[in-house]
Amino acid sequence: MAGRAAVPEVIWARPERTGRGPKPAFTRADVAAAAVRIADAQGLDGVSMRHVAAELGCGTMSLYNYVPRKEDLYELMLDAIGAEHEMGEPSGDWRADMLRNAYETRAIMRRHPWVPRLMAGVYGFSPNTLRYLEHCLACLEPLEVPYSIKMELVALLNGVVTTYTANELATAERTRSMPWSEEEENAVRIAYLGSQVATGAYPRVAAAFMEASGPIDLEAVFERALQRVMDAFEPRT
Amino acid sequence: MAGRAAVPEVIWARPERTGRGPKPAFTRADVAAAAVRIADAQGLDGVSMRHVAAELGCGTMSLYNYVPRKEDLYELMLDAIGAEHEMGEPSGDWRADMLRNAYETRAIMRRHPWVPRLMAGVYGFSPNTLRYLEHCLACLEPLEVPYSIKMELVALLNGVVTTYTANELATAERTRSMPWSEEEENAVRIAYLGSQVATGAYPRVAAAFMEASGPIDLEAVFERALQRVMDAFEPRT
DNA sequence: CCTAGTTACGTACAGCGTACGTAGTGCGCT
DNA sequence: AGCGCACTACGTACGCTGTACGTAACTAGG
Repeated sequence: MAGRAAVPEVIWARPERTGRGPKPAFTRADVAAAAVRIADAQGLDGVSMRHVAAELGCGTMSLYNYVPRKEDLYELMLDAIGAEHEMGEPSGDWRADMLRNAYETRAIMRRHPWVPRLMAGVYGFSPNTLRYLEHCLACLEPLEVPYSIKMELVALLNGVVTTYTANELATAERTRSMPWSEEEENAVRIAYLGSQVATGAYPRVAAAFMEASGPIDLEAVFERALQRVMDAFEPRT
Repeated sequence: MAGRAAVPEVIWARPERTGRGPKPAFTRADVAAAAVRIADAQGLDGVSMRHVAAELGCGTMSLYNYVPRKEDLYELMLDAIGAEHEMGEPSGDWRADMLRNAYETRAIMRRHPWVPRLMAGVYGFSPNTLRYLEHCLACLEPLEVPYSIKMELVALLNGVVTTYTANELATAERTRSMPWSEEEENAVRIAYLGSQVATGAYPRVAAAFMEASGPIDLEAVFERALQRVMDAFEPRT
């Protein structure tokens, strides 16, 4: 592979090993794991080709033998994350199973707060993404609607999980490289919000904040959203 | 403003002009507009401090008088986009109004394909975001549920719009800097998907693709998702 | 009026992705 | 068997990034 390809390429379609030449020092999984380790420890901005190479213990440019562009490294990372889904045998209760899947996805994202930011830029199926989709369809076997509708349900649920968890994690991931804490930043933002609401320019927003007595139960909000989406797909009795 | 602040700061809380010193050559809106113009024309990666400064016709470092960090430039851009919502008088039919809002949001994102990627990393309310939230609550006036539930509905609808449109736009925004077209890349990805499905390892995914006769009607899928979410919030009769 | 706070901006630096060239290795083919 | 080529490894170098810092010009408040 002398130069970079002038034609689109999916990294998963490229064989990991062709047989010719000295055998690679690492597997694709090694590379992905190293990148994930760095992202977990230092945030997504710590994932540079140089750092990942150093983590693996090889020269920077050697990385390009495994990954043609940095973007493909991102795809490797997302796929590695996808392997963390448990995907056990479906129970026969599709709502329970999908709820479990959603909570698991959220747990994975909390373990790897950089995932939402990565998902916004990358599109396409990877091996583990496909496995997860297959698993979801297996869980939805008892639901008697066409596959097209099942796909829409999976997409909708994943979308809800992603946006909810992304909002929860955005500040955490961002303040990582800042000299202040997540709590300090949130306090400042809430203070601004309060000052704006106090101007009276947003009466209904103000009323909404008045109505909320204590702190919001994010857990309950999350689960309610999922249940509502699933309600909408329950076949009419 | 000698050095950078060691304490969190919301750009909207910082006054645009304090009165002392020579008056700035541009307004905050000028800066935002220049950045948006570049992002529209060259993609989000074209938005560098140097390019934006050049677009404005000033030195690079002068930009830092208007925007303490690049991230704040992003917030300016998102706020500028928020101003494109029409926010007319609510009709009294909350479903029609919210549907209209959703379609408008999608239209805005299509006009500015970099918006989804930016939304993944930035959190917090800006003046126009607040205006939009207030507008949504105004549209939801006829819906007789507590404000907390209305907020959840707004969040859920916005989430759906964002994830659906993001998926639609991800490839477009990414292939912008590539030597190949969006169609070519999609073809390669679909070819890979087909080859994987053909292995038989994903029987249900295969069945789902078999079932789909023609190309998917993305428009119908989008609208169905919105309707379903709104269904779930309709008070039980 | 003076001076402190602001705008403007050139220079400089560390870090980034990656193009390119070279050296060494070992499988596949003749 | 052995030639040749595809592959691995990696150092160097280039253009680009965000932004810290220093300096000069300017203007409103005391």
